[in-house]
Amino acid sequence: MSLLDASLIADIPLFQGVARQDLVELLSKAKSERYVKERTIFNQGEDAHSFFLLLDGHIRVVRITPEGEQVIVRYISSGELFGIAHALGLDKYPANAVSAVDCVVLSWPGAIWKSVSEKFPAFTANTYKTVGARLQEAQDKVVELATERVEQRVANAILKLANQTGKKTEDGILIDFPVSRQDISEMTGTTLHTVSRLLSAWEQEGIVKSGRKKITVIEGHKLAVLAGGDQRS
Amino acid sequence: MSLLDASLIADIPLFQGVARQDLVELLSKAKSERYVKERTIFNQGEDAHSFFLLLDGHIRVVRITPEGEQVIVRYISSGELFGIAHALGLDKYPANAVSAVDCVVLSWPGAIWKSVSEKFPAFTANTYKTVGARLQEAQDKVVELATERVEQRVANAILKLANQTGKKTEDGILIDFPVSRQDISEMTGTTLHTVSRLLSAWEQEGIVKSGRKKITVIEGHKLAVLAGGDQRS
DNA sequence: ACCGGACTTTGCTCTCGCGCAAATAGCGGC
DNA sequence: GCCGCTATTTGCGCGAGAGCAAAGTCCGGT
Repeated sequence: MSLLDASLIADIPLFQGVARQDLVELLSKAKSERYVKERTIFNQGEDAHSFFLLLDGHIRVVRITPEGEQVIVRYISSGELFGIAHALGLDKYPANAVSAVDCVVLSWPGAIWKSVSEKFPAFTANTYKTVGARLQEAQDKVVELATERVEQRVANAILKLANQTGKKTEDGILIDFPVSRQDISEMTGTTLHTVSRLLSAWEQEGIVKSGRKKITVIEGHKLAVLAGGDQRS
Repeated sequence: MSLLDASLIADIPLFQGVARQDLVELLSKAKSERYVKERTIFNQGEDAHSFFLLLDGHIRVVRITPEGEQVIVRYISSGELFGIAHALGLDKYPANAVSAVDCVVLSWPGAIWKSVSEKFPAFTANTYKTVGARLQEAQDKVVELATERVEQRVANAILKLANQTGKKTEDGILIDFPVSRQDISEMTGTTLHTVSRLLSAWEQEGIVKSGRKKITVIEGHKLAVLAGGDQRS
């Protein structure tokens, strides 16, 4: 892709340890794509035709149950891989990917995963590190869902979003893409009603400030207390 | 390991595609160990000194929360890898591993992971396939915990155990290692009381038969319906 | 500026499943 | 075979949070 400048993206942790010329070659095999917000990049169950690197924006990865309920598995931030079914030995995407905002994405044909992974070991190693980290995260989430109550889970989800993608404003830390109450509920296994009630209560106490698809964390430490060992008697 | 006969374990899916002589070399670097039941193989947070292959028995992988609650992440059956922190880019074990019954285990020093993974690509590929499958599983569990109710989750957990390790008896399919009500509750994010109540009810209906640390599935199809319908048996 | 749809708030009710407690039963060790 | 420990069962009450419903609010489009 002549439009891509390797020096702009060499800093991505994913390319740590990858030689500059390997990086150039890797990028030459990729295609750059733009998605306006709320566009589907791929669907669960679909043939895994490509794997992706998010260059700019935020992407929501969603699983849909047979009953039609949605669960948000994670948000992808820029610099992260997604849709790497091939690296996991899958031939179908296990989830949907949807742009939460306008996005720029690099895509490689899935068919070249094998040759790429053989040719660029540093890249491959970083990829598997990512996979390892995600396995960790997923298991953390299992533990959280199995042991913590809704209030803690919601507090934790908001904290994570704020840490992952927070932007400083004069009010506090703003999650810099649109997140609805429903989204939060789909991240935490609850309902939008409960999330709304919690946010209202927290706003009363000055812990957060929230609006339509917008959440600002004012007192992160108080949220952290709610997320962690909140002992009630 | 002169005691190990490569031909006995060449059939393990993990070694699919690995040349016989590579397999022999791989095994020569491993150490065989025995654990009587309820022995700790490694602990969460401990330095990842080794990675393991279970040759015989069943192993419980458990995470412990800061509050001391336990969550059973998975059971390992014979032929499966575990403790592969190194392959995930971790330097500490993220969970405990405990033998559920008497076990035979192969262990490799963690330090050789890198060289092994470079030298035996087929083995490495299979390992990462395993990791991918586990990521899948973990995310399935997240979805399950987030959307299904306790009865479905418990039914599903028991079905999975029966499929994974079930032994045919005249009564039905017996889970062939000791599982307590508490264990089931720690797999499903509920309490031993609720599990006990469910098993009692199911026993009334002739769906299962259970005793002390013992569960026999009699009518798998009925359990599958309770679990939510999309389960194979 | 207005309209309509999407998002949010909030009240009320109801129930699933947890927490506590006490009784019972089965297994292993001596 | 007996004892003690551990696992299991079961009753009861309660509370977190889901489900339902209706009102309110904000935003984008024409």
